[in-house]
Amino acid sequence: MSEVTFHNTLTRQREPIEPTKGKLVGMYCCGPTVYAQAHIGNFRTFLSQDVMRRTLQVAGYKVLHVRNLTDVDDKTIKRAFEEGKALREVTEHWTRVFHADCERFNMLSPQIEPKATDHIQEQINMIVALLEKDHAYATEDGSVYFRVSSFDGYGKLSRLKERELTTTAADASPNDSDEYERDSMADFVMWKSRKENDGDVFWDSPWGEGRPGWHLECSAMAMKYLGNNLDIHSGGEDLVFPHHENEIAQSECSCSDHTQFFKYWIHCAHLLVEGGKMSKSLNNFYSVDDIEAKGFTPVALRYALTSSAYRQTINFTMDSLHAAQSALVRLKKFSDETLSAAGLKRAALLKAIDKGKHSKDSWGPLAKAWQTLSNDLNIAGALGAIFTTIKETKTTELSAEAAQELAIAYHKLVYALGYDLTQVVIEKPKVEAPEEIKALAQQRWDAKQAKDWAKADEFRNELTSKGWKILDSKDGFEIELL
RNA sequence: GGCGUGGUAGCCAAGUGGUAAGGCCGAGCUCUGCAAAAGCUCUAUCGCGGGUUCGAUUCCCGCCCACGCCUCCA
Repeated sequence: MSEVTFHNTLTRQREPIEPTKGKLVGMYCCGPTVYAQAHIGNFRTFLSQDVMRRTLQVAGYKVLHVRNLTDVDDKTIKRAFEEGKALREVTEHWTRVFHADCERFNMLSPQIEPKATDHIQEQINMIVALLEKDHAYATEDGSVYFRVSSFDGYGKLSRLKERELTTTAADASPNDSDEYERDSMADFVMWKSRKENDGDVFWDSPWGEGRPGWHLECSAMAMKYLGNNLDIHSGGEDLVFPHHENEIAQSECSCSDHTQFFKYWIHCAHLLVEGGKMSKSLNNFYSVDDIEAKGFTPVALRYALTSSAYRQTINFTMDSLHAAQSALVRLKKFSDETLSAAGLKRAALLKAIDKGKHSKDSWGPLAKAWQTLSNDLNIAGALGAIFTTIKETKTTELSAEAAQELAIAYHKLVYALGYDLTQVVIEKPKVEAPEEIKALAQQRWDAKQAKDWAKADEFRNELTSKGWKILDSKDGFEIELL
């Protein structure tokens, strides 16, 4: 098993991953809120987590991946109300869309994908435990808050002591009933009492009807499914505070022994679009569909979203998609070359890698690429090393043994990076040319055979002006759309 | 105000105390009658000013610039 390191937000250091138990890594990712199609910014994070998981697998670990679905919150309720539909109907629709998008991106599915609404009882149980230990208090309207001052560790992730309250308190709206009953502005809500605009979205609880607060679901579900494997917890950088800070507070206080709630906290930076923040008003709020409509494949988008450091803000541009597309063609070609030199089939090889069959095989000339990738997921560096190897390797001159080693090592990297190379089109799709064009092309060919270059060029120009191009080969020609 | 990140070639982007990977684009060459494809080659002294050092883009200090979080947000 080779070493994999990640930057841990908790310690601000790059650390080798050492699972709590054996070689099973528990990995919890904060998933989507299913009220609309996820945008490319969401996917930048989910894709980074996918590469994280794949890299761990290639390194020889087993990964138990849990990613929740937030299917009750202000936004989902609002959406359901606007559409006059049941909450569940809305969230189930967007969940299906999310899954379809994930598949297009060639993302591995989490083994467990729990929904907030399926774990109301677990969340209530946590609140009960926290109330008993005086880490929480109920207010008169039937809401329950976490008492931040009761937890010394509060702020250890985000490095904020208690929140800077002087400014925020002044800004806080006194009319917001969620706010004014709190003992301290720093306290956060775990149970929200039922409000008028919640419609029929509420559950019974010891404090009356209401619904869980946002931070609680992740705590409850992570503890339920990964209680013994609290290794990696990951999400977007915006979640460091307050979401993850609050998760830690609730979770650690709810355990009798204050068990550490996850060892490794990994956060992905956001992305900019064409230099600016993504926003609906700027019309740069893209989904996978939008990018595909512009003629790019999901794998090109995947490449563009993951080819630089995950902890670094990236600027997503159409240029980066073009670059991705070209780079992928080279990766695909080399994949084809190594496979044919080794006499292996891509699908079968990737499947074997997925099952961990080649985890001990040697990296050969790609050792540097792997070492770079497994060092805090330096994808850009790994790609650099891969392209260098591609440039330096003549697959036709390899021995059968070396070809096999190379093909396996190369595809382990392809697997870790998660590129679905079958989506990469090397040859333009053939389009049947109309008779008129075919005739012109034939005339050009005849002129060429007669070595009447001037005439041949005339025909070529005419074809070009009509939007077609001719590709000559030794003993024939092909017609393609320009 | 508090916490944090970054400034490397036309664009994107790794990395290192000893004069800088890679990708895209562009240019040139080879090959083709031409073209396409392919292959080869070429393009930076690392924001600015100091300091430490035999030597810094890489360490330290100051400055400038850009950006993020502190409120729902991947």
